Amino acid sequence: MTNKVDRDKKALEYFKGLLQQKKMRLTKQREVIVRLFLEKEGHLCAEELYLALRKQYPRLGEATVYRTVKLLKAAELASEVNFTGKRRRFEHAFGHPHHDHLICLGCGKTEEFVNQSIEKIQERVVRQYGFAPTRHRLEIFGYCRDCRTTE
Amino acid sequence: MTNKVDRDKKALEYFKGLLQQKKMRLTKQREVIVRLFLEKEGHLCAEELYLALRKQYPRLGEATVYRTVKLLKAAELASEVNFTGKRRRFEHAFGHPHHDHLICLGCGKTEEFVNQSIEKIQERVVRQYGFAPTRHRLEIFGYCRDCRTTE
DNA sequence: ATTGATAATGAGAGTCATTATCAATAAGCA
DNA sequence: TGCTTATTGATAATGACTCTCATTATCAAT
Repeated sequence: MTNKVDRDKKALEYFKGLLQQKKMRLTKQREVIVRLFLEKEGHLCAEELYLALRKQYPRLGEATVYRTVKLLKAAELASEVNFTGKRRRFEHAFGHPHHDHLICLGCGKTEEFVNQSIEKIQERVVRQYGFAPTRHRLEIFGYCRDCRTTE
Repeated sequence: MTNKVDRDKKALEYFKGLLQQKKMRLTKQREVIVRLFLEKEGHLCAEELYLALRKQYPRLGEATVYRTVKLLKAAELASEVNFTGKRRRFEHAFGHPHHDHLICLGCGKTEEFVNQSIEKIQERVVRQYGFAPTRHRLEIFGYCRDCRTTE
Protein backbone atom coordinates (compact mmCIF):
# COMPACT_ATOMS: atom_id res chain seq x y z
CA MET A 1 0.00 0.00 0.00
CA THR A 2 2.74 2.41 0.97
CA ASN A 3 4.70 1.95 -2.24
CA LYS A 4 2.01 0.81 -4.60
CA VAL A 5 2.43 3.87 -6.76
CA ASP A 6 6.14 3.21 -7.03
CA ARG A 7 5.65 -0.43 -7.78
CA ASP A 8 3.13 0.31 -10.48
CA LYS A 9 5.45 2.85 -12.02
CA LYS A 10 8.25 0.32 -12.05
CA ALA A 11 5.96 -2.27 -13.54
CA LEU A 12 5.07 0.08 -16.37
CA GLU A 13 8.73 0.88 -16.98
CA TYR A 14 9.55 -2.79 -17.03
CA PHE A 15 6.78 -3.43 -19.52
CA LYS A 16 8.00 -0.61 -21.71
CA GLY A 17 11.49 -2.09 -21.65
CA LEU A 18 10.26 -5.51 -22.69
CA LEU A 19 8.25 -4.03 -25.53
CA GLN A 20 11.25 -2.11 -26.81
CA GLN A 21 13.37 -5.25 -26.79
CA LYS A 22 10.88 -6.77 -29.18
CA LYS A 23 10.54 -3.64 -31.30
CA MET A 24 7.05 -3.19 -30.01
CA ARG A 25 5.59 0.11 -28.95
CA LEU A 26 3.96 1.38 -25.82
CA THR A 27 1.04 2.98 -27.55
CA LYS A 28 -1.51 5.21 -25.89
CA GLN A 29 -4.01 2.36 -25.82
CA ARG A 30 -1.59 -0.06 -24.24
CA GLU A 31 -0.59 2.48 -21.70
CA VAL A 32 -4.09 3.27 -20.48
CA ILE A 33 -4.98 -0.40 -20.35
CA VAL A 34 -1.87 -1.25 -18.39
CA ARG A 35 -2.31 1.69 -16.05
CA LEU A 36 -5.86 0.72 -15.22
CA PHE A 37 -4.90 -2.90 -14.77
CA LEU A 38 -2.09 -1.98 -12.39
CA GLU A 39 -4.22 0.44 -10.47
CA LYS A 40 -6.96 -2.05 -9.72
CA GLU A 41 -5.90 -4.83 -7.42
CA GLY A 42 -8.58 -7.42 -8.05
CA HIS A 43 -9.00 -10.18 -10.59
CA LEU A 44 -9.91 -8.40 -13.77
CA CYS A 45 -10.96 -9.74 -17.13
CA ALA A 46 -10.44 -8.12 -20.49
CA GLU A 47 -14.07 -7.13 -20.81
CA GLU A 48 -14.10 -5.29 -17.49
CA LEU A 49 -11.10 -3.27 -18.51
CA TYR A 50 -12.71 -2.55 -21.84
CA LEU A 51 -15.97 -1.39 -20.33
CA ALA A 52 -14.24 0.77 -17.76
CA LEU A 53 -12.10 2.48 -20.38
CA ARG A 54 -14.75 2.86 -23.03
CA LYS A 55 -16.27 5.90 -21.32
CA GLN A 56 -13.10 7.89 -21.55
CA TYR A 57 -11.81 6.30 -24.74
CA PRO A 58 -14.85 5.48 -26.84
CA ARG A 59 -12.78 4.46 -29.84
CA LEU A 60 -10.82 1.82 -27.97
CA GLY A 61 -11.43 -1.61 -29.43
CA GLU A 62 -12.16 -4.67 -27.37
CA ALA A 63 -9.66 -6.71 -29.35
CA THR A 64 -6.93 -4.33 -28.30
CA VAL A 65 -7.72 -5.01 -24.69
CA TYR A 66 -7.57 -8.75 -25.26
CA ARG A 67 -4.30 -8.33 -27.06
CA THR A 68 -2.87 -6.20 -24.30
CA VAL A 69 -3.76 -8.49 -21.43
CA LYS A 70 -2.12 -11.28 -23.37
CA LEU A 71 1.01 -9.15 -23.57
CA LEU A 72 0.80 -8.46 -19.87
CA LYS A 73 0.69 -12.14 -19.17
CA ALA A 74 3.61 -12.84 -21.48
CA ALA A 75 5.55 -10.09 -19.73
CA GLU A 76 4.66 -11.65 -16.38
CA LEU A 77 3.08 -8.45 -15.18
CA ALA A 78 -0.17 -10.36 -14.96
CA SER A 79 -0.92 -13.90 -13.98
CA GLU A 80 -4.00 -15.66 -15.11
CA VAL A 81 -6.54 -17.06 -12.70
CA ASN A 82 -9.55 -18.96 -13.83
CA PHE A 83 -11.74 -20.10 -11.00
CA THR A 84 -15.03 -20.47 -12.80
CA GLY A 85 -14.03 -21.95 -16.13
CA LYS A 86 -15.66 -18.96 -17.81
CA ARG A 87 -13.80 -15.72 -18.32
CA ARG A 88 -10.07 -15.49 -17.97
CA ARG A 89 -9.11 -13.16 -15.20
CA PHE A 90 -5.77 -11.61 -14.47
CA GLU A 91 -4.13 -10.39 -11.34
CA HIS A 92 -1.23 -8.06 -10.80
CA ALA A 93 1.96 -10.15 -10.66
CA PHE A 94 4.76 -7.58 -10.73
CA GLY A 95 6.13 -7.37 -7.21
CA HIS A 96 3.36 -9.68 -6.02
CA PRO A 97 4.98 -12.95 -5.02
CA HIS A 98 3.30 -16.31 -5.54
CA HIS A 99 0.25 -17.06 -3.47
CA ASP A 100 -2.65 -19.45 -3.36
CA HIS A 101 -6.35 -18.73 -3.21
CA LEU A 102 -9.41 -19.26 -1.09
CA ILE A 103 -12.50 -18.72 -3.23
CA CYS A 104 -15.93 -18.14 -1.74
CA LEU A 105 -18.68 -19.87 -3.67
CA GLY A 106 -21.23 -17.63 -1.97
CA CYS A 107 -20.05 -14.11 -2.68
CA GLY A 108 -17.20 -14.78 -5.08
CA LYS A 109 -14.69 -13.05 -2.88
CA THR A 110 -11.15 -14.41 -2.93
CA GLU A 111 -8.54 -14.42 -0.24
CA GLU A 112 -4.87 -14.91 -0.87
CA PHE A 113 -2.60 -16.97 1.30
CA VAL A 114 0.86 -18.45 1.30
CA ASN A 115 2.02 -21.29 3.43
CA GLN A 116 5.67 -22.12 3.38
CA SER A 117 5.14 -25.64 4.65
CA ILE A 118 2.87 -26.46 1.74
CA GLU A 119 5.40 -25.02 -0.67
CA LYS A 120 8.17 -27.09 0.90
CA ILE A 121 6.22 -30.30 0.80
CA GLN A 122 5.39 -29.70 -2.83
CA GLU A 123 9.09 -29.55 -3.57
CA ARG A 124 9.48 -32.95 -1.96
CA VAL A 125 6.57 -34.34 -3.95
CA VAL A 126 7.89 -33.21 -7.31
CA ARG A 127 11.32 -34.55 -6.46
CA GLN A 128 9.80 -37.96 -5.77
CA TYR A 129 8.27 -37.96 -9.22
CA GLY A 130 11.37 -36.67 -11.00
CA PHE A 131 9.30 -33.70 -12.03
CA ALA A 132 10.66 -30.23 -12.84
CA PRO A 133 7.97 -27.75 -11.80
CA THR A 134 7.46 -24.38 -13.40
CA ARG A 135 4.41 -23.19 -11.52
CA HIS A 136 1.49 -24.45 -9.52
CA ARG A 137 -1.89 -23.40 -8.31
CA LEU A 138 -3.71 -24.31 -5.16
CA GLU A 139 -7.30 -23.19 -4.98
CA ILE A 140 -9.61 -23.95 -2.10
CA PHE A 141 -13.31 -23.45 -2.80
CA GLY A 142 -15.85 -23.08 -0.05
CA TYR A 143 -17.70 -20.46 1.96
CA CYS A 144 -16.21 -17.49 3.72
CA ARG A 145 -16.98 -16.43 7.26
CA ASP A 146 -19.89 -14.26 6.17
CA CYS A 147 -21.42 -16.64 3.67
CA ARG A 148 -21.21 -19.81 5.74
CA THR A 149 -23.62 -18.35 8.28
CA THR A 150 -26.05 -16.44 6.13
CA GLU A 151 -26.51 -18.89 3.29
CA MET B 1 -7.33 -52.80 -10.81
CA THR B 2 -8.50 -55.98 -9.13
CA ASN B 3 -12.01 -54.78 -8.51
CA LYS B 4 -12.39 -52.17 -11.18
CA VAL B 5 -15.21 -54.09 -12.83
CA ASP B 6 -17.07 -54.23 -9.54
CA ARG B 7 -16.54 -50.59 -8.82
CA ASP B 8 -17.73 -49.56 -12.24
CA LYS B 9 -20.80 -51.73 -11.85
CA LYS B 10 -21.56 -50.12 -8.50
CA ALA B 11 -21.03 -46.70 -10.00
CA LEU B 12 -23.55 -47.44 -12.71
CA GLU B 13 -26.05 -48.73 -10.18
CA TYR B 14 -25.54 -45.63 -8.08
CA PHE B 15 -26.12 -43.43 -11.09
CA LYS B 16 -29.27 -45.35 -12.00
CA GLY B 17 -30.57 -44.85 -8.47
CA LEU B 18 -29.97 -41.11 -8.56
CA LEU B 19 -31.74 -40.83 -11.89
CA GLN B 20 -34.76 -42.70 -10.60
CA GLN B 21 -35.00 -40.41 -7.60
CA LYS B 22 -35.39 -37.53 -9.98
CA LYS B 23 -37.79 -39.34 -12.30
CA MET B 24 -35.11 -39.46 -14.93
CA ARG B 25 -34.36 -42.46 -17.07
CA LEU B 26 -31.28 -44.49 -17.71
CA THR B 27 -31.69 -44.57 -21.46
CA LYS B 28 -29.61 -46.66 -23.79
CA GLN B 29 -27.61 -43.60 -24.79
CA ARG B 30 -26.86 -42.61 -21.23
CA GLU B 31 -25.87 -46.13 -20.39
CA VAL B 32 -23.34 -46.52 -23.17
CA ILE B 33 -21.85 -43.12 -22.46
CA VAL B 34 -21.50 -43.86 -18.77
CA ARG B 35 -20.09 -47.32 -19.41
CA LEU B 36 -17.42 -45.97 -21.71
CA PHE B 37 -16.59 -43.16 -19.33
CA LEU B 38 -16.20 -45.56 -16.42
CA GLU B 39 -14.17 -48.01 -18.43
CA LYS B 40 -11.58 -45.48 -19.51
CA GLU B 41 -9.45 -44.18 -16.70
CA GLY B 42 -8.00 -41.02 -18.18
CA HIS B 43 -9.23 -37.47 -18.41
CA LEU B 44 -11.91 -37.55 -21.05
CA CYS B 45 -13.86 -34.79 -22.66
CA ALA B 46 -17.34 -34.98 -24.14
CA GLU B 47 -16.08 -34.94 -27.68
CA GLU B 48 -13.76 -37.89 -27.16
CA LEU B 49 -16.59 -39.95 -25.78
CA TYR B 50 -18.77 -38.90 -28.67
CA LEU B 51 -16.19 -39.79 -31.31
CA ALA B 52 -15.44 -43.12 -29.69
CA LEU B 53 -19.10 -44.08 -29.53
CA ARG B 54 -20.09 -42.79 -32.93
CA LYS B 55 -18.68 -45.82 -34.73
CA GLN B 56 -20.94 -48.21 -32.90
CA TYR B 57 -23.85 -45.81 -32.42
CA PRO B 58 -23.90 -43.56 -35.46
CA ARG B 59 -27.17 -41.93 -34.48
CA LEU B 60 -25.89 -40.75 -31.11
CA GLY B 61 -25.95 -36.97 -30.87
CA GLU B 62 -23.09 -34.93 -29.52
CA ALA B 63 -25.48 -32.87 -27.40
CA THR B 64 -26.54 -36.02 -25.59
CA VAL B 65 -22.96 -36.69 -24.62
CA TYR B 66 -22.57 -33.17 -23.28
CA ARG B 67 -25.80 -33.55 -21.36
CA THR B 68 -24.70 -36.87 -19.93
CA VAL B 69 -21.28 -35.77 -18.73
CA LYS B 70 -23.01 -32.90 -17.00
CA LEU B 71 -25.23 -35.42 -15.26
CA LEU B 72 -22.21 -37.49 -14.31
CA LYS B 73 -20.64 -34.47 -12.73
CA ALA B 74 -23.81 -33.59 -10.84
CA ALA B 75 -24.00 -37.19 -9.63
CA GLU B 76 -20.38 -36.94 -8.52
CA LEU B 77 -19.40 -39.90 -10.64
CA ALA B 78 -17.15 -37.55 -12.55
CA SER B 79 -15.06 -34.65 -11.43
CA GLU B 80 -14.05 -31.91 -13.76
CA VAL B 81 -10.45 -31.09 -14.45
CA ASN B 82 -9.47 -28.22 -16.65
CA PHE B 83 -5.75 -27.85 -17.01
CA THR B 84 -5.56 -26.09 -20.33
CA GLY B 85 -8.47 -23.69 -20.21
CA LYS B 86 -9.81 -25.26 -23.37
CA ARG B 87 -11.97 -28.36 -23.23
CA ARG B 88 -13.54 -29.53 -20.04
CA ARG B 89 -12.27 -32.93 -19.07
CA PHE B 90 -13.68 -35.36 -16.60
CA GLU B 91 -12.18 -38.08 -14.52
CA HIS B 92 -13.75 -41.03 -12.81
CA ALA B 93 -14.63 -39.98 -9.26
CA PHE B 94 -16.71 -42.87 -7.90
CA GLY B 95 -14.51 -44.80 -5.51
CA HIS B 96 -11.57 -42.63 -6.50
CA PRO B 97 -10.62 -40.56 -3.49
CA HIS B 98 -9.39 -37.00 -3.76
CA HIS B 99 -6.00 -36.44 -5.30
CA ASP B 100 -3.92 -33.66 -6.75
CA HIS B 101 -2.16 -33.46 -10.11
CA LEU B 102 1.24 -33.10 -11.67
CA ILE B 103 0.81 -31.99 -15.28
CA CYS B 104 3.58 -32.25 -17.84
CA LEU B 105 3.72 -29.29 -20.18
CA GLY B 106 5.83 -31.33 -22.57
CA CYS B 107 3.79 -34.45 -23.26
CA GLY B 108 0.56 -33.57 -21.48
CA LYS B 109 0.74 -36.61 -19.24
CA THR B 110 -0.68 -36.24 -15.75
CA GLU B 111 0.31 -37.94 -12.57
CA GLU B 112 -1.88 -38.15 -9.50
CA PHE B 113 -0.64 -37.74 -5.99
CA VAL B 114 -1.94 -37.27 -2.49
CA ASN B 115 -0.01 -35.89 0.39
CA GLN B 116 -1.61 -36.04 3.79
CA SER B 117 0.59 -33.31 5.21
CA ILE B 118 -0.56 -30.88 2.57
CA GLU B 119 -4.16 -31.80 3.23
CA LYS B 120 -3.67 -31.31 6.97
CA ILE B 121 -2.02 -27.92 6.56
CA GLN B 122 -4.82 -26.80 4.29
CA GLU B 123 -7.27 -27.56 7.07
CA ARG B 124 -5.29 -25.30 9.35
CA VAL B 125 -5.21 -22.55 6.75
CA VAL B 126 -8.95 -22.54 6.15
CA ARG B 127 -9.58 -22.55 9.88
CA GLN B 128 -7.44 -19.44 10.22
CA TYR B 129 -9.60 -17.66 7.68
CA GLY B 130 -12.91 -18.87 9.08
CA PHE B 131 -13.49 -20.57 5.78
CA ALA B 132 -15.66 -23.66 5.24
CA PRO B 133 -14.07 -25.58 2.37
CA THR B 134 -15.99 -27.81 0.01
CA ARG B 135 -13.22 -28.84 -2.36
CA HIS B 136 -9.84 -27.80 -3.57
CA ARG B 137 -7.44 -28.38 -6.37
CA LEU B 138 -3.69 -28.39 -6.37
CA GLU B 139 -2.08 -28.57 -9.77
CA ILE B 140 1.65 -28.50 -10.36
CA PHE B 141 2.73 -27.76 -13.90
CA GLY B 142 6.17 -28.59 -15.19
CA TYR B 143 8.12 -31.26 -17.03
CA CYS B 144 8.12 -34.95 -16.31
CA ARG B 145 11.21 -37.12 -16.08
CA ASP B 146 11.16 -37.90 -19.79
CA CYS B 147 10.41 -34.42 -21.05
CA ARG B 148 12.82 -32.51 -18.87
CA THR B 149 15.76 -34.26 -20.50
CA THR B 150 14.64 -34.51 -24.09
CA GLU B 151 13.13 -31.07 -24.53
C1' DA C 1 9.05 18.27 -42.42
C1' DT C 2 8.70 14.17 -45.51
C1' DT C 3 9.18 9.67 -46.54
C1' DG C 4 9.22 4.81 -46.18
C1' DA C 5 9.06 0.78 -43.39
C1' DT C 6 6.94 -1.38 -39.83
C1' DA C 7 3.79 -1.92 -35.90
C1' DA C 8 -0.75 -1.33 -33.98
C1' DT C 9 -5.49 -0.37 -34.18
C1' DG C 10 -10.67 -0.91 -34.65
C1' DA C 11 -14.45 -3.12 -36.70
C1' DG C 12 -16.22 -6.95 -37.80
C1' DA C 13 -15.96 -11.79 -39.25
C1' DG C 14 -14.58 -16.25 -37.73
C1' DT C 15 -13.69 -20.04 -34.35
C1' DC C 16 -14.44 -23.28 -30.85
C1' DA C 17 -16.64 -25.51 -27.11
C1' DT C 18 -20.71 -25.62 -25.15
C1' DT C 19 -25.77 -24.74 -24.48
C1' DA C 20 -30.52 -23.87 -25.92
C1' DT C 21 -34.44 -24.87 -28.87
C1' DC C 22 -37.75 -27.81 -30.62
C1' DA C 23 -40.10 -31.23 -33.30
C1' DA C 24 -39.87 -36.16 -33.25
C1' DT C 25 -39.37 -40.32 -30.58
C1' DA C 26 -39.30 -43.41 -26.65
C1' DA C 27 -40.65 -44.92 -21.90
C1' DG C 28 -43.40 -45.55 -18.06
C1' DC C 29 -47.84 -46.35 -16.45
C1' DA C 30 -53.22 -45.95 -16.01
C1' DT D 1 -53.67 -48.94 -26.07
C1' DG D 2 -53.57 -44.33 -25.16
C1' DC D 3 -51.66 -40.49 -22.46
C1' DT D 4 -48.13 -38.07 -20.20
C1' DT D 5 -43.68 -36.93 -19.55
C1' DA D 6 -38.74 -37.48 -20.46
C1' DT D 7 -35.22 -37.71 -23.87
C1' DT D 8 -33.24 -37.42 -28.14
C1' DG D 9 -30.81 -35.62 -32.40
C1' DA D 10 -30.30 -31.89 -35.48
C1' DT D 11 -29.44 -27.50 -35.68
C1' DA D 12 -29.31 -22.73 -34.22
C1' DA D 13 -27.45 -19.82 -30.84
C1' DT D 14 -24.26 -18.34 -27.43
C1' DG D 15 -20.02 -16.66 -25.03
C1' DA D 16 -15.44 -15.69 -25.02
C1' DC D 17 -12.25 -14.97 -27.30
C1' DT D 18 -9.03 -14.66 -31.79
C1' DC D 19 -8.07 -13.51 -36.47
C1' DT D 20 -8.17 -10.57 -40.63
C1' DC D 21 -7.43 -6.65 -42.96
C1' DA D 22 -7.79 -2.01 -44.42
C1' DT D 23 -6.59 2.08 -42.09
C1' DT D 24 -3.79 4.74 -38.96
C1' DA D 25 0.12 5.74 -35.98
C1' DT D 26 5.00 5.67 -34.90
C1' DC D 27 9.87 5.74 -35.55
C1' DA D 28 14.24 6.31 -38.12
C1' DA D 29 16.48 8.16 -41.76
C1' DT D 30 16.69 11.29 -44.87
